[in-house]
Amino acid sequence: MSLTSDLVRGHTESIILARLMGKDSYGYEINKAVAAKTRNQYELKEATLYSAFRRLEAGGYIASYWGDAEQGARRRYYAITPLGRQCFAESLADWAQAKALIDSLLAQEDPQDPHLQ
Amino acid sequence: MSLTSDLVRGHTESIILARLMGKDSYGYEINKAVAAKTRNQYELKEATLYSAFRRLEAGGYIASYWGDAEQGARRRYYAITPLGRQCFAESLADWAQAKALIDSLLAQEDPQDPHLQ
DNA sequence: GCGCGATACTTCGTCTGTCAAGGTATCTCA
DNA sequence: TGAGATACCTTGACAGACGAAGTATCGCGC
Repeated sequence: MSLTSDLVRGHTESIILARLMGKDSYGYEINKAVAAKTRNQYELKEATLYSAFRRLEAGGYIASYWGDAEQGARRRYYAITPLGRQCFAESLADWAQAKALIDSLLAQEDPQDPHLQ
Repeated sequence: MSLTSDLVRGHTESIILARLMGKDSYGYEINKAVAAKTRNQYELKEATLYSAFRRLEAGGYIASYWGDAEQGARRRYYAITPLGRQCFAESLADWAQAKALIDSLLAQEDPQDPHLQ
């Protein structure tokens, strides 16, 4: 919806891992949760979501299993692995660092002495 | 150098515009300024920089002219245009929004009532 | 009983930004 | 003479995002 898609690029995997920290979930639900959490300011596109799932599973960060839905559309649930939890923690740290970097790079303070040390 | 490159992806143009808000500059200088400002935690790659310049100029956000260096390597200076200033202002707003979105999406607060309003 | 919308997953092909690698040219200093 | 800094540019490949299209089931209204 918003123009923000470009800026959220690269965070897809972390966002998914964040959703899986609390409980196992599945694509459609994560998709809706993200939209709801951002009040429809942002939404994952399906193709983006599912390709991220594939990457995360290939890397051992999440594991999948079919829900036992004998009625309704079948759901593929994902669970975060210990490796995934570790990766998520690192992602949070990376994000904090990136945030600070970008903030400082977008600041247009005067060119004089930045007197950093 | 750092792992942050993925996360800064998409901000290249804004970073360049920020550098040009204060004064005209040229590729090599912007590159060094970015590295210095982040204490070498992040640096623009040359190819990335110059392709961003091309895009920004094509879009009318910056204008270029050759420095009058009769000695030394010639420099192509870039100046931000009014359109570029406007675009930069919007970028700052977008970044603030994206930052808030990502922060909220990476938070793994309990699933109960988010009691947003 | 039929169509429609919601749920739910998947694949294909394209686009865009990044970047490794390589190239050109000038100046300074040893 | 040549190494290193300054300064710019191009090519080709890659990875992530995503539009579009397809499959399948369920519940509801008519």
